[in-house]
Amino acid sequence: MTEETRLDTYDPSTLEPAWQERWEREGLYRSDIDPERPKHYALTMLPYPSGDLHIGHWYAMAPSDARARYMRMRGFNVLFPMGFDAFGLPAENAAISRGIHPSEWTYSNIERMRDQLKRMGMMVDWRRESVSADPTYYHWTQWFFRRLLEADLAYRKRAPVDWCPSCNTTLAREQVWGDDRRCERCTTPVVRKELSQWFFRTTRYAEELLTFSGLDWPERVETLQRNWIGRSEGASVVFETESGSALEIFTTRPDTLWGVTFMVLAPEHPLVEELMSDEQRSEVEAYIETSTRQTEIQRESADREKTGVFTGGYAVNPVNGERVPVWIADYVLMSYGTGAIMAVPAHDQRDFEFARRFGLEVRPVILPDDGILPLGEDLEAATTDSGPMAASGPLTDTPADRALEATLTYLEAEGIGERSVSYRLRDWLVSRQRYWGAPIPVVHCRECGPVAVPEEELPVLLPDDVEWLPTGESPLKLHPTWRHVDCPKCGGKAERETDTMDTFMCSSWYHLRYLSPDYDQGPFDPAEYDYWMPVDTYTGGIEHATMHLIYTRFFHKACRDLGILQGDEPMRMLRNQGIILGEDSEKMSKSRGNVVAPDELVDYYGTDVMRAYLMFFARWEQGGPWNSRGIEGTARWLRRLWNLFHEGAGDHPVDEEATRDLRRKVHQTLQKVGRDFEELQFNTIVAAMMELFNQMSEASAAGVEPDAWDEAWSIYLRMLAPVAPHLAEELWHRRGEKTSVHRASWPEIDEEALEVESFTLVIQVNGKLRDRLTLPVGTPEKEIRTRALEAEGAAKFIEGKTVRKVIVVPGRLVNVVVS
RNA sequence: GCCGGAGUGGCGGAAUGGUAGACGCGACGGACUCAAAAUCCGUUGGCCGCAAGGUCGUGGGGGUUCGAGUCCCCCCUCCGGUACCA
Repeated sequence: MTEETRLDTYDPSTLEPAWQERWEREGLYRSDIDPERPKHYALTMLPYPSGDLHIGHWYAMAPSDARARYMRMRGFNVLFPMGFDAFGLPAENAAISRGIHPSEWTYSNIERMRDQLKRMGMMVDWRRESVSADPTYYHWTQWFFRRLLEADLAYRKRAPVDWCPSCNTTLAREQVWGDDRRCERCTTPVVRKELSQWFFRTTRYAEELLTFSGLDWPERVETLQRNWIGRSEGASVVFETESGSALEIFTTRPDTLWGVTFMVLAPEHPLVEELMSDEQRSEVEAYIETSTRQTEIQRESADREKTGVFTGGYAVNPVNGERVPVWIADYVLMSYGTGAIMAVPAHDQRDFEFARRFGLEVRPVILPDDGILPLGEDLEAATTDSGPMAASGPLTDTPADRALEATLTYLEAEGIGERSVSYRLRDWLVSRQRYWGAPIPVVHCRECGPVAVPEEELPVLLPDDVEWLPTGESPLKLHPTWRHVDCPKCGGKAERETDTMDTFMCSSWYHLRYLSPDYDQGPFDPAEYDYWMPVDTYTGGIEHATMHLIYTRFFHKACRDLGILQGDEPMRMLRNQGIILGEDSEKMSKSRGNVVAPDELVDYYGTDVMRAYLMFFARWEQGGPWNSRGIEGTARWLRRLWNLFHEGAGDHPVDEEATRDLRRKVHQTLQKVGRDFEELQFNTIVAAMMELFNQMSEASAAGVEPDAWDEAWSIYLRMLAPVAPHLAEELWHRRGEKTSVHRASWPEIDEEALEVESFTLVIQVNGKLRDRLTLPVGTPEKEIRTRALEAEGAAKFIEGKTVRKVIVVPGRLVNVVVS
C-alpha cells in the first residue's frame, strides 16, 4: 500500500479502509491472557443496537478507544471489548408497528452497527463480542436469576408499582424520572398499579453501596448514588396501641418525642384495619379508597393541601404515657421507614400543616433562641430552632448539641426504642411485561408455588412465534403452548412465568461475558476473570448514575457473597462523557432537524479527523454544541501534518537554537500528552500536538539537525497513533518502519532535552506586570533582585516610592512592593 | 425547598496561588487567481493613544495574600439530580 498511495495528498478514504483491512488480517487487536504483562481492562458502556451509530456513540467511544490505545502503548495488555445490549423495547415496537420480528430487527441493526464501529477504527477484539439476546448469553442471565432466587435475593411480592402506559410494562423506581414521574425511555407519565412482581433485594446492600473506597469515580456520580440511597440516622420507637399491638415508627428527631400530639399511618398500613373504630370505619375506608385512586390517576404536587382521617384508635407515647390519636394520611408513604410516623407539629412542617388543618394540638419542645417556649397556638409554622430541649420530662434542658445522643441513650436504657437507620433506596423491580427480554426462569405451580427452572433446563428459550400486541399483558402469556409445563418439583400441571427481565439485568454482567463469550461451563471462565477483572477504566454517560451503575455494583456484591466471583467492586475508574448538542445548542432530535450524521462526516473527512475533532472540540466530560466549521481546523491540522512530513526539514543551515528548542518542545509535549491521557483530558492532548506541529513548521524553516527532526517525527507519530490511528500508521510505514505503530511503545521522555538555559523573569510592581527579562538559569537570587529593580519597565513605577518588600520566586518572578 | 456542577474574548475552550485568553473556529487585512474556492502570510479581549505605552478585564460584592480565574464568605444566573423520605 505504501507504494500505491504515494500520491501526495492526504486521502483518508483510501488509506483508512486499507489499514483497517490489514489490521484485521493480522489480528492486531487480539487480547489474550499474558501473565508476563500488566493487564488493563478498558470498557465503554454497552450500546443498544438502535440502528445506526449516532454521534453520541462516537463521542463515547472514539476518545475511550484513544485512551485504550495509549494504555496499550504504555505496555499494558489491554482488553477493549464490544457488544450489544440487544434486548429491549424498540425491537418489539418495530415488530408491532412494522411486523418485523424483534430478533430480525435487532440482529440486522447489529450487523450495521458493527460495520460502523469497525469503520471508526476501534481497537476492539471482536472475538469477544457478546450479544445479550443470544441464548448463549441469556442462558447465564437466567442462571444468575436462579442463584439470586436461591439466596433469597430475588423475591416476588404484590405491591403498588410504577407502570408505563405507553411501554405497557412496569418500571423500576430508578426508571421513573423527574418531577412529574415520567418513564425514562419514552417520557410518558407513569401510573401506579397493584401487581405481583419480581424484585431483587438491592436494599440489603444499601449500606455497602454507600462506600466508594478504592474507587476513582467522579464525585458527581458518588453524590448522585448517595442521594439516591438516602441514608438517614435516627431511632425506631415502639408505641403500644390501645388495641394491643405494637406500632413501630422511624424518626430522625427522637429528641422531639415529648412533642408528639398524634400519629399518622400510611393508608395501606396493616394496623389500620385493627385500629379503626366502628364510628370511623366508613370514613376511613372511603379515604383509603380515594387515596388509592388518586395515586393511580397521578401523583399530585407536594404542596397540595394535606388530607387524612382519624382512625378512631389511640396509641400511647412511651416517653410520657400520653394517649395520642392515630390518623391515616397519604403524606405518609408505606414504602419508607415503617409506613408510620409520630407527628410533632411544632417542629415538622408537614405535621404542622396537618395539625392546623385538622385542629390538632401543637406542642413546642425545643426552646427558641430567645429562651421563651411559645404557645403552640401562636406558631405560624413549624420551628427550626436549635435551643435546648423543653417540657421533655427527664431530658428537659438538654442542650441541642447533645439532645439526639441523650435521647437515644435514654430510649435504649428504658427499652423504648433503639438507634436505627433508614434508606430511601427501594428493591429493584425486575419483571417486565414484554416479549423481547430474557424470560424469568420460574414455573408457577398450584401446589408448590413459584419454582425455579432447574439449572440443566436452562436456557428457557424465547419462542419465536408470538403475537406482539400492546395489550398490557406479557405477550408470552398469549402464546398457545409455551407457558404450559409440568412443575419441576412435583410434576403436576404448572405455568411458566411469562414476564421477562429488565434489560438492566442483562447489562449488569456483560463485562463478565466479554471475558469468555463462548464459555459454556458458567457465565465466565474463572481464569479470564482472575486475569482481567476488575474493569480498570469504565466510560459512559452520567445518565446511568442511579440505574445501571447501582445495579451492576449491587449485582457484583451479591455475586461475591454467593461465591461466584471475588472483589468488592466491578469498575475501578469511571469517567463520564458529556452530551453533544445540535448546532442550535438544543438536544439533537430528528424533529428539530439538528442531528449530526457521523457517517457523512466520515465520508467527507475520514475517521481520523472525526476522532481528533471529537477529542478536541469540547471538554469531554462536558460536551456541548456541535460546530461543523470547527472540524475544518482539525482536518487542516492533519493535512498540514501530512504535507510537512513529506516536505521534510529542507536544506537550511542548521540553527542550533531552533534545534534545541524543538527537542525541548517535543519532550515537553510528550510529557503533557501522557499526563492528559492518564486523566482523559482529550482536548488538551490535541491542542498540545497542534502546538508542537506549529513549532515543527517553524523549525523546518529555521533549519534543524536531521537527527532532531527525525526524532521529532518518531515521537510525534507515536503520540498521534491513539488519536489518528490510520494516518499515524501510514506515515510510520513511510518512515520505513516495518512493524505497526500500534505495536510500538510509548516514547520515553528525555529529561535532558527538557532542561532550559534561560528563563523569562516576570517583574511585577505591586502585583502588576511591568517588565520581563530573559536571564540564564542559575542566576543568583541577589542578582535577579537587582536586575529586577533596575529593569526599565519596572523602574519608573518604583522611582520616588519606598520599596517595602521584594518577593523573589526563583526562576519565575519578582514582585516589588512599594508605597 | 434540599443536594451537586458550572459561569473566562464573537464562539469552543487553555491556565501546579505567580505573564489570563494556549490551541482551534470565526472575523479582518494581504499574497496567489480572470474570478471564486482551496492554500499561504499577518492581525485579532475592551477602552485611551499616531506610537511608545497606559488602563480596565475571568457572573456580582466582600475577604485572605506581596500576588486570586484559582483559596474563604455572601449573593445572582444557568444546568443536572431529588422532592410530603418522617
